[in-house]
Amino acid sequence: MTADLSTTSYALLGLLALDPADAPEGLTGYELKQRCDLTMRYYWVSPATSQVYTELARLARLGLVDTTDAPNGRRNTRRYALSDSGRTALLAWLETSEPAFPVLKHPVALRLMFAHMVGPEHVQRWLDTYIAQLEQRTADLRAVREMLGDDPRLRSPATVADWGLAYFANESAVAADVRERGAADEG
Amino acid sequence: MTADLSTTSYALLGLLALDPADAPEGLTGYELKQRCDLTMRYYWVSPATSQVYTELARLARLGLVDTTDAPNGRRNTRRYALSDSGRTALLAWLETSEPAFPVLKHPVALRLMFAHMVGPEHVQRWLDTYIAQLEQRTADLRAVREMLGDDPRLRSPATVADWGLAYFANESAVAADVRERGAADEG
DNA sequence: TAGCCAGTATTCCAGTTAGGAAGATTCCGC
DNA sequence: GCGGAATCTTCCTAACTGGAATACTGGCTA
Repeated sequence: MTADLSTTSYALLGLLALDPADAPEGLTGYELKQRCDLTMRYYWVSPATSQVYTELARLARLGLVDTTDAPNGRRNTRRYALSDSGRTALLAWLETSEPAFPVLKHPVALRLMFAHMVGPEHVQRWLDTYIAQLEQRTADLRAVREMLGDDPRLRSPATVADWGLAYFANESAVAADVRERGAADEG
Repeated sequence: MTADLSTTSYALLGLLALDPADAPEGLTGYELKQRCDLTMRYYWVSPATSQVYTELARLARLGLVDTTDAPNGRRNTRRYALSDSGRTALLAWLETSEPAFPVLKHPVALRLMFAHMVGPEHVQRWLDTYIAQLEQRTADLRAVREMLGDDPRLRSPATVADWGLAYFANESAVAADVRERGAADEG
């Protein structure tokens, strides 16, 4: 019945499902992109702005989102809200399909494959960069996690945030370990 | 001087750099794709066959790989080997550029965001699926790791494999924990 | 010993995704 | 009422995916 959508499509559908209460008219593509950048980026590629609009147009064409045009001065602002069939499609996806295995693009691990080709100082630099980036991301995600608090209605996103923090912590530990062992080889 | 290449281009260049000894003529696109599927997929998207060939054509055009054509029956088989300027470009990339932060596409975490929309049995199912997939991947990667052994020449790939195993172990632990806490909520 | 199937090797295509640039407009502080 | 930040959308190009199509080799078996 419903055409097969990409996971990113369902992700956007899901984001629209998360706040119907405070936004009855739905969200603009711009706002949706901001939501993606705020939370989704920790466990999914935050789609490019152009892709957000492309997906929304597709979802509207399929009747999975309702659109409302509101004149905004001389210009038109279009809001997208989850439709009934959109909610049905989202639920069907959650209930009947199996999650695929995660895909990782890990530039540090990739470079590490070729570590023997360059001096150890470069490997140390890669790891230092990565560890610093991890600290920044951890701080950002911790802020998100604290925003979510103990509210039982936000338990699902909170669980995901905790998962992300555990992932970052593990990456930090492994990176630090590899760095140390590399340094030890020099001694 | 050298045009900017995608990370995937450098990954292929790196794979070609890994075994020049036993393959002086280089590898075919098909063999390269197999190498990707065997090891690269644990920390990078294994590129589609069509992309492997597209990239190799680009690298050949840029002079970063040398090609050798060998007639194979009525047809031609082309082998690709790292050229001197290819090696230089790879080293320059490793030595002068910083690794970007990893990108993750985690379908389980994505679904978990919407856990409250469906019955807990579905969440259990997602996590069970994921835990089973992790076991399979862990076994596969462990086999790769054992193939690499203690050989000091293979220390770099071995480190990456260990990193992957630590990542899988952490994911398994977190998934099991989330699963248990979800089940506890039912009690 | 012909037939078949698995494996090797490459190309083509249509569609999706990524990333960036460019634009038009509104909002807000000064 | 000016200027810059924020809002909102579109367009373009390149990268990438997945699948199908094509062609040949070699081994097994009936």
